[in-house]
Amino acid sequence: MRRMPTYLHKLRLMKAEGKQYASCTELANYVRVDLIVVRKDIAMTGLAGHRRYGYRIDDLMEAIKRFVGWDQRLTATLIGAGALGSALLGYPDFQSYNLSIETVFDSDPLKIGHEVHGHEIYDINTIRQRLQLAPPKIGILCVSNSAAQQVCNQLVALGVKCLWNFANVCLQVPPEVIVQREVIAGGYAVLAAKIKASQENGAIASEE
Amino acid sequence: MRRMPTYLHKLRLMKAEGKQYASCTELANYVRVDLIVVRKDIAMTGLAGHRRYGYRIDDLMEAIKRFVGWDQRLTATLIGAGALGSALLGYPDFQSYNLSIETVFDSDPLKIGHEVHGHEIYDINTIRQRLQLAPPKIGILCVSNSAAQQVCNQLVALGVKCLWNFANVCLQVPPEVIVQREVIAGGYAVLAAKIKASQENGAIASEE
DNA sequence: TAGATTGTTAATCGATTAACAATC
DNA sequence: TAGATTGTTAATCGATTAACAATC
Repeated sequence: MRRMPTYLHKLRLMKAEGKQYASCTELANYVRVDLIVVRKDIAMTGLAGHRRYGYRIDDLMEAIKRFVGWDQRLTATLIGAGALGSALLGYPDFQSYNLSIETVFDSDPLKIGHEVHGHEIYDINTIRQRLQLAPPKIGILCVSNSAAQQVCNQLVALGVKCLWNFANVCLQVPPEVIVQREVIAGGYAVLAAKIKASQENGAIASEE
Repeated sequence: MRRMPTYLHKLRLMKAEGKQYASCTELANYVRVDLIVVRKDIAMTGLAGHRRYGYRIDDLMEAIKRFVGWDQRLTATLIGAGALGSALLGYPDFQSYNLSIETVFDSDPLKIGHEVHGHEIYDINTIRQRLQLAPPKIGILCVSNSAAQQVCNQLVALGVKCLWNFANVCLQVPPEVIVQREVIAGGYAVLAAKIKASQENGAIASEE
């Protein structure tokens, strides 16, 4: 599942080069993964390819988007316009993933009223008034660890059912709420473990 | 592996509360994962617990750090002091993970010479001169997609053998170089797929 | 003894890998 | 025909889950 966006990314590059067809081999070489993995991943989307030519790039992009759930538009609010929040607001690909960040909130008076990447930053205290009539599908939390649970509670009270949490805490939520937690340190743990393994085994093939 | 940092995080919280022992049950409740998963994960570290009391928090933290490879200090240089790079520089936990970001480079004249979270930003053109005698273990790439491969080549030429790549490209590197790629969109793909699945299951449930 | 906990072994499941068939 | 590619089936492996034993 986590490989899908990378295929999509490569397919966009290939399309920009004017290509019409993509083969598993090309994708595999780029992603640095075994040929067979790509074939299996594509098979999961249910798309049929053309032997000898590969897959039509447009069809494959559509199929991947459908499989991942990016064919439906999702609305979001982003809480916390610090460095990480700003980085997300500047991320150019969300649009093509059909994610629309419609509002941005922060508690810092120095930030409120200013714009970041075209998004005006609202006062967190106005969140209820602004969102209660039409709560967004997703809440993106880029706040401090200490504020995360409280902000989470506010969002859940407003009817937000999906959270994308970048704070380093495990949010306690009702069972029907979906939480996707991003752990920066998780990637570093994987890297450190790879380094340790390579020291012990000498050179080994890189693995996830 | 990716769960380990979260356990560590909870253990730190518990230690701050003055506790000495932690049980799998407590960790499982916090991480929202099955009891048995935690037990297996801890078993991987090789630490023996105390029946009825659980694990000594200090011992468990040590064991996890050793298992993940965070018992050895790793040096790093960070390239690209944009929003994402700044967010990483402000991340307070790297110190406790034994990751030491020693230098920061950027190409933007407006940033060079300034400080971010106590790190002076150097001109990317001086990287060779500054790092060639003692290259860091890890290069952290927070640059644009278009610059990533070129910066990567520079780092590899300097002898950097491990890369933590936040740019949305697959770096082409010699086989002995370890790359850990972070894909922001990957987390969003997982979230979107969860949402899609819940809608389908919800529809099935409501038909009954 | 009862209860809470870790420890261990076996079963299950899903993802990965391998081998080969089909086809343009 | 030869070669490149997708498609399919089986084997393998590792992670997860389940069940129960041991022990304080």
